[in-house]
Amino acid sequence: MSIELLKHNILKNAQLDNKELQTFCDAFHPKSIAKKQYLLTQGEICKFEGFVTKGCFRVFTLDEDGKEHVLYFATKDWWITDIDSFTNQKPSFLTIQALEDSEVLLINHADKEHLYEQIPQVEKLFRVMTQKTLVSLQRRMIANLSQTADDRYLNFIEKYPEIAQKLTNLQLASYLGISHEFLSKIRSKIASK
Amino acid sequence: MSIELLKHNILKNAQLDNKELQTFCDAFHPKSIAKKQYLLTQGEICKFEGFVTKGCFRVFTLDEDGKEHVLYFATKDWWITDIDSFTNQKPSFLTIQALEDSEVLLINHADKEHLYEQIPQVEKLFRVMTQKTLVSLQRRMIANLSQTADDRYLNFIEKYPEIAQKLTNLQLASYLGISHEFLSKIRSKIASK
DNA sequence: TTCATTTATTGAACTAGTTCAATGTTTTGG
DNA sequence: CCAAAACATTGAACTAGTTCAATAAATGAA
Repeated sequence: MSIELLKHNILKNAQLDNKELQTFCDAFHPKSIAKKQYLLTQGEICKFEGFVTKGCFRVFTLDEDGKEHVLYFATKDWWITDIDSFTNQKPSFLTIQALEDSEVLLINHADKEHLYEQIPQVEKLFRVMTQKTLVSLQRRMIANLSQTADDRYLNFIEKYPEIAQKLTNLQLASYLGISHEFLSKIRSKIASK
Repeated sequence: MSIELLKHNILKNAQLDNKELQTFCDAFHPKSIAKKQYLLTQGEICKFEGFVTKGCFRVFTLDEDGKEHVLYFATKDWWITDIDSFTNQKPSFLTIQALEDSEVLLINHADKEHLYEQIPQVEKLFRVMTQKTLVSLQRRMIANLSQTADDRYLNFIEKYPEIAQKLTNLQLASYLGISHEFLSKIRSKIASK
């Protein structure tokens, strides 16, 4: 069941006892989002932090030219939010859309603040989670500075094969930072080897 | 004095009372690093988290081709470490070098863990700091996906004018993800307008 | 099942950025 | 203060990636 997935995820990063774990999980509410629907749209204040239990999301932003740039994809067992918008309750920079029929567990701002006070370990939990996210983004940043589009594509499909197969060329290209036509050319070049 | 700078920096992100603030600051030790010297080299286990009180550092990594890629520059009032190496006490991916004669306040791993236990607010402090770092890296990631090198250069010198003037073309180019020759061409193009 | 819409592929012309090499300029250490 | 080294500039030839347009293939709603 989906709460079990959340419990398991939490225990990777902090030690909560059974009672704390229960209190933590009780603060979350399930929500279903149909394919193509939005969980958050740019400019709106982000009212949740979410844990994906089914499906897949893309987290992206629109630039001044109306082009979409994907920050990350989130599938089962990933967290999604616009941290800046959520923690500071200010308009979001990011949009979050379901790529297929999906389910999430959501916590709101007041309840999360309450958890921080109630269970000291929760502070640590989110510190550690945020650190891990930062480390992987640092790695991705450097990969983007140092690698060619071919390499980044190959790394992505190797690292996230199950996500890769859910994505259109357009979506993946906008994560890799290239045009979808060029991604198509990379694919046919690789296929012909 | 440099401890005052640290206190001021901390109070931006958490509420510690005077006694806690003193305990916190007492865990740090000053260190001077001469220009071009290393505070951390790739492969080594990072034994510190540092707060810059004077000078400037570059935090970079070497790729397989021996090319350097700058993750960030840190000047007065910035924090430096390889989080992954420091928190998990494993070999570092990053190298940290002084760009000029510099001074830092350092805390070691055991003392930081001790602070987390002694002062609950410290957990929050580092959670908030890490979140802010993550948000700005997310923005930079998207800027790198969506903007041209000219734009990124102009944004950098606008956002960090005092850092920009300390850097060589090589150093700045490796942060922007372009060759130093191309940066030189961007500069002369802009100057001629 | 069909028609409309979205997505993928491919080629041709283009542009942003690289690489290499030559030359000039600045910085540094002894 | 000088020599050596590091850094910056510029041009020419190149390559990675874009843009536009045409066509094909897949998907979705009625």
